Amino acid sequence: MAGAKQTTITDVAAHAGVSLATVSRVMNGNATVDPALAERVRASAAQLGYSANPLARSLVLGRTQTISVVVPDLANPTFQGMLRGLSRAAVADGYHVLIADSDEHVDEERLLALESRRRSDGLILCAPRMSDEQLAEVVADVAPVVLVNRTGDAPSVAADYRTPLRGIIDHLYAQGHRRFAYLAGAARSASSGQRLSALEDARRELPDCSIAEIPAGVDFASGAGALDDVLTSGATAVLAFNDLSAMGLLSAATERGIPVPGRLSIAGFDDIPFARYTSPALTTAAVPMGELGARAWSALHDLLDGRTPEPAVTVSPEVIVRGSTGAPAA
Amino acid sequence: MAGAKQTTITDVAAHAGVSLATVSRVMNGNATVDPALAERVRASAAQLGYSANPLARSLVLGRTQTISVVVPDLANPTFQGMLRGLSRAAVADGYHVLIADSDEHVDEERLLALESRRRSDGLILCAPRMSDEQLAEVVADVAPVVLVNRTGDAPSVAADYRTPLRGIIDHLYAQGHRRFAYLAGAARSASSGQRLSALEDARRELPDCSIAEIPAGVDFASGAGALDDVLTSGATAVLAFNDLSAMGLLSAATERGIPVPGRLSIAGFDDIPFARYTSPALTTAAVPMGELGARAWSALHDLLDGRTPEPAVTVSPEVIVRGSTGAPAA
DNA sequence: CTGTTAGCGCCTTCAA
DNA sequence: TTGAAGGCGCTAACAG
Repeated sequence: MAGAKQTTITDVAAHAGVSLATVSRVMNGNATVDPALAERVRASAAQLGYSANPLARSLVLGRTQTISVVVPDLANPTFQGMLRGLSRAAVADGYHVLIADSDEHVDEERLLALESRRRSDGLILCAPRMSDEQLAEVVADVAPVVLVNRTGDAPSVAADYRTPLRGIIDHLYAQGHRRFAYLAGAARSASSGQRLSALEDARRELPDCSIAEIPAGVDFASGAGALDDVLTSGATAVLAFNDLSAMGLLSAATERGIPVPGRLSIAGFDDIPFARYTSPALTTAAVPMGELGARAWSALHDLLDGRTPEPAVTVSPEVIVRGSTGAPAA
Repeated sequence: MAGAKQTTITDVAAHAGVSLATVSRVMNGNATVDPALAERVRASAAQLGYSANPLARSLVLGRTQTISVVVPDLANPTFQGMLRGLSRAAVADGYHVLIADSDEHVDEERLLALESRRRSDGLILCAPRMSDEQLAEVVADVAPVVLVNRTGDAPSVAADYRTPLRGIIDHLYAQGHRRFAYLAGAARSASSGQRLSALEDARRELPDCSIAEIPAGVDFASGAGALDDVLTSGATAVLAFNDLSAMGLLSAATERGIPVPGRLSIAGFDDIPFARYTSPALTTAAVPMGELGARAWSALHDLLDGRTPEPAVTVSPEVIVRGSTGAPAA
């Protein structure tokens, strides 16, 4: 039982002895209604606990005050941070948030996006693994839409993975490191390309150093599993694809009695909440996911209000130097 | 620009040369429509890329196929796990999920719940800090509603914090520990009461052991800060309020050169994703938040379909023994 | 089996 | 300044 039936605008009109139109005007702060009447309507509304049915409003106004967000995996801390920043920003502007977790099923992402979109005014899409062709198609169907961490035919908000990786390299270089190893992660992602680009730049601009690329994965286990290859490479400093992978490597190294950073410096990427709690704490680049989410909302908000957002917003991760990196052994 | 205007049922009716009602019937698989006609309608619908406007359907059907979830903090891993389990279960049943992050503002929780509820068919409420009186009031206003991790005048789904804590104690007791320390966390929460109850039981049933209660907090820093008190207490085994606190203590102990578990056994609670990656890995109780979320949806689904759910579902965390606990020093 | 009609609850011209 | 009336897009009686 959902309790008593919701009071409608008709009830309020009857109670206040006016027409529906008048109640509607008062409730919307609209136009000029006789102050006395308005007050009477407000009193009736308050007394009856009335507030307009958002569904009916949405139907007639053609706008839901809701946006939807499609993410590949709600369990991924990256998206959580974004979702939180996004949610708070949207709520502050009076919007509601519909979420859709695609559970990494790329083939369902399209349908999910379409369905969510129809129940809302706009969409924020995180679909790192969707093909470019499919993305283009979806984007056209769900506009207005904002893309997160990838570009396409819509405004996008992304983190810069290149500059901070280069920053980490420079930091390590300044400490004396010349032989690096890069633990490669998901190859197909856009952020991966940016990382590789940073490596290229570094190779060009720091000709006296070498950077070996070691295929690994994006999780703890792959980081740990890469230890042998790292040691074989002769590297003194490791650039992990992300914090998870860095932590795996760090853990494996510690277990093997390899001093970090004494024998091996390790840097991660992302600054997930636990990066600061490893021993030693992890040097990394802090990707401001909350800000990224808020920026994504801001861009979508612009779109919804007929403004033109920046076509491509970039947020810049900050390099956080902690204990897992230091000078190489002499 | 949102592209071309959505096609409506009227367009399809015109295209197929039938009435709106017929299109509606076909789209809903409803009743008996001449197969040939039905096929023609379906063809038109497909050709025009038509699908019914969910808003209009919601208005006339009085149901949105959407539920809302109110959580105090999206950044909290606990709620993330729940949200994920919930979201996937609800999506599997054809429902959409509206989220509302109250940002720990207890005073806004009520309004948030009310607003979200009006845009959906039911509510799942996680409001651990709301007062009982306020909860009772809100519950009445937003029914159908399911409560998470607290009881009230509505079906509830909660984790059992008592049995597994006792399980951890028994495990440690069996290994020879007799002097325990409990790192107390948030006192006001329901789960805290359950933990204390487990301690009482243990004291009664294991009269040869002592359990000191040490006020701490719920985060890493408070765990680390409790080290001195723990050492002073003479305890050989520590029951931390949660994993964060346990990890803080573990980290501080390691830094101080105190062997874990050699000199001190440490157990956490929750089994957050990183618990397995500490050195040594953390013994803890795995709270199945995903399952909890799925159960919450199941209860709400029952309510929505007119069935009567179990009034109070309990999910049981499993004790996970890892390296941070072991026999006490002789 | 199909079409016509009346709303769902609200906002917004259009008259008065 | 206020009320009456139409319609947002759809579903569900009610006739035919």
